[in-house]
Amino acid sequence: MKIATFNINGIKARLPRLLEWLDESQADAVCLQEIKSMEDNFPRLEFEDKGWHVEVLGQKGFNGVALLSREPMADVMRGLPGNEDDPQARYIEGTLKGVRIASLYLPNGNPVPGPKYEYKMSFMDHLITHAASLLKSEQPVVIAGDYNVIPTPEDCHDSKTWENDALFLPQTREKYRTLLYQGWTDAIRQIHPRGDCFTFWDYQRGAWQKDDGIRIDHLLLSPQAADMLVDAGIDRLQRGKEKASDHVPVWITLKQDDQ
DNA sequence: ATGGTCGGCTTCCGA
Repeated sequence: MKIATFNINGIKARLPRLLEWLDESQADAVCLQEIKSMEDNFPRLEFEDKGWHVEVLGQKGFNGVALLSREPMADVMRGLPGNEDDPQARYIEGTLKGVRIASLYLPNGNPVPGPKYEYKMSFMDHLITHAASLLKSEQPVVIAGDYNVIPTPEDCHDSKTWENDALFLPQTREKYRTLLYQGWTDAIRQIHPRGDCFTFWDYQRGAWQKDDGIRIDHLLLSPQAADMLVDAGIDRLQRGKEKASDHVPVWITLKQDDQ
């Protein structure tokens, strides 16, 4: 089974590019972030016509997450459990073939200090609490998405640039490590322990041309999912295309009994 | 040292 995550930065602007990539990717499930659309305005038919099942948690103009899958998702939950009153659409979770799959759009948190960073820290606390309960289920779980966390200095082109940024502050990385230390496996680093694995390049300052990127899109695997991990990769060529998102797709393949 | 670029029910705000 192939599972991908892709921050598309606007479903309307990205539709042709996304449909093209979905055809190539052969994924079974795709976690989308920053659809920037209400559920009613999500172009559901464009996906259903190609055989995708669609689950959306939308918001007007900002944020918004979705799950696409070749088979219907079971037990879909919208919003981060324990934080359902959050008006920002940042989390959706469902089950496909025995694997619990979440699409996460963690808050950016800039500028620091300020209410946006406090919101990020609080959101991470809620995520840590929910992640602990997911681990207790002892099922294969994949929490995939834009974490807005640069985990280590090796995950950016130049850490000096990021030292005062909400994505790289010590407190941010400490909370992310709290999550990891519960027992989650970072799929990309499991398969590619060293080297640049960037997933985002800013639209500004010629970041793509200079390969001035960061790794902020992650797939965290529960131990039961990590046992199934076969491969992981980053479709970085997507960043060089016309009308590209500033993020690229990140994917894993999991070995299942019937494969 | 500054400004640069995208997307969105746009003339600012968020990233």
